[in-house]
Amino acid sequence: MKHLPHKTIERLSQYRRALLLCLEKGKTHIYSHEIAKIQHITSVQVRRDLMLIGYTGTLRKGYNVKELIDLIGNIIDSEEGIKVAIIGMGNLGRALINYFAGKRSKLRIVAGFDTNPDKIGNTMSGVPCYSIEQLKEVVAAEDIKVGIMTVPADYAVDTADLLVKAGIKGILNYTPKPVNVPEGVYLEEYDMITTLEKVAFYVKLQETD
Amino acid sequence: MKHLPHKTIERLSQYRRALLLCLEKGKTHIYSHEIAKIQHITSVQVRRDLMLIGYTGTLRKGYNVKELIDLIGNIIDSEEGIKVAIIGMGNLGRALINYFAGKRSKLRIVAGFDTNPDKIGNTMSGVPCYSIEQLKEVVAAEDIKVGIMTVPADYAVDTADLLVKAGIKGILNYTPKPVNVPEGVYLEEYDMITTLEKVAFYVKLQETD
DNA sequence: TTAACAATGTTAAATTTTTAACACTTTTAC
DNA sequence: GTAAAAGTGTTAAAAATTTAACATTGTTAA
Ligand SMILES: NC(=O)c1ccc[n+]([C@@H]2O[C@H](COP(=O)([O-])OP(=O)(O)OC[C@H]3O[C@@H](n4cnc5c(N)ncnc54)[C@H](O)[C@@H]3O)[C@@H](O)[C@H]2O)c1
Ligand SMILES: NC(=O)c1ccc[n+]([C@@H]2O[C@H](COP(=O)([O-])OP(=O)(O)OC[C@H]3O[C@@H](n4cnc5c(N)ncnc54)[C@H](O)[C@@H]3O)[C@@H](O)[C@H]2O)c1
Repeated sequence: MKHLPHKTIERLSQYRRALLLCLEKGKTHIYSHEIAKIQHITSVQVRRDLMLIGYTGTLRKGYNVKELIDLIGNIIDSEEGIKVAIIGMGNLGRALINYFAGKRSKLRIVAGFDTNPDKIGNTMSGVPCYSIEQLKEVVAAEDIKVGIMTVPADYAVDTADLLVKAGIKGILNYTPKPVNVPEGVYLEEYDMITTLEKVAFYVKLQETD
Repeated sequence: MKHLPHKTIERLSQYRRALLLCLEKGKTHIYSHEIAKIQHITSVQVRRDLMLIGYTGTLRKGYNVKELIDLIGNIIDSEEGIKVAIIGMGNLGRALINYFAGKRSKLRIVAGFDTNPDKIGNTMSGVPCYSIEQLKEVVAAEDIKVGIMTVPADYAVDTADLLVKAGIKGILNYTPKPVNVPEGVYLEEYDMITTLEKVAFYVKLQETD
């Protein structure tokens, strides 16, 4: 398999999530148009993505849910799993940890970091909270590859630097402050305000025409 | 101005956020390559976006920060502002409300809704929490246009239906369960897991080549 | 049995988005 | 005073992404 488009990677992750729900409901097969409906895209898009990963369904019966879940896993997961840390155990950090707790996945949040002495030493939904001072040490010891940043915006840049120095390979930045990382570290940033402003814009647009 | 590309809308929102920070620092002018650096894109991209909205900077001095902020506001904001509600005042809902509190913006979170009697009647960072039973009534009374869904996943579909029935025009769904809305309601969905799995995928990819 | 149907898989076209190329204009340096 | 440098603005090209078109093939039903 060659390079999968970025967008396809995102959709594969989403397909899998939808498929897992279907599996729970006891569904064994699914059509491309059913997946499409769930994801608000077209069935052609789905078939094209599956073509790219070389999966072929059964004519007239659709795709085997279990097989497809496994195949997507082979593609996007790392075999050994990837360990994740959360930096900043506040409201958002807590929301993310809760959300993950209980999910069986190749991605595991294994550590949290904070500067607040009241939080350091506790665990939250099974995730231990360390001092930010211990970052490098714990990242190395646990072989943590990915860091999720949920610190106050003013600490975003410094925190990113710390993560890079600690040897983290991927950063997901939820603060509204863009940060910089060197070559070799994959960075993804998300700010809710952008999304909300986009929704508001299209609501306005819809009203004025 | 004709149709602005979706991606441009997103970037304009991001530019503005970056520009507001620059303004705070007392910067009056900014070059396209400076904006580009912050947003991890190219300066051509920035200039092209600004061309699309018809803004022209000063040769050799770059763009006037204040003017540009205002212009972006004229394009993406609604004049009267847009009111927003949060459905589900849990960890994530609280994080979002805190995040918004204090931000002066055309987008205002004016109401929260929950089913938990302990929460109903309280306020959180100045946002009153109503019973979900009152949704339709409050949405109508306040003229709320956008709803942010942060309820447990199992209630996502029902909540979306309630929002639509209440007359909401835009929904931002933060639960991991995709929902459906009729024509005329703008829907945006975001799931952290997709983003995290994407980061993990590219980390893995980088390691294997 | 055979025609109509309903699904997949794939190639080609269309659209959207990004990047490159370059003309133009101040400012700076000598 | 002139050449070089460093910006912007715009058109054209390239790349990425989505959509359309359609060939193919089991399945169903008359
Ligand atoms: N992307 C989004 O959609 C979104 C939504 C809400 C909030 N946010 C952002 O996420 C961040 C966290 O928001 P929150 O509501 O959880 O804030 P919070 O104040 O509840 O939590 C921040 C936590 O970080 C800790 N902290 C402070 N400095 C630190 C440091 N240097 N290193 C490690 N930990 C440190 C604090 O002790 C606290 O526990 C903020 O930047 C906020 O703007 C983003
Ligand atoms: N998109 C993301 O990145 C992300 C991250 C974390 C959590 N989540 C999702 O966000 C949602 C909320 O997460 P959380 O950690 O805040 O959960 P939570 O349990 O802390 O909060 C849920 C809140 O919704 C309320 N509620 C329950 N049923 C309701 C109903 N029918 N109507 C209105 N309110 C109702 C509960 O009383 C509670 O206050 C979950 O679906 C979770 O999976 C998404």
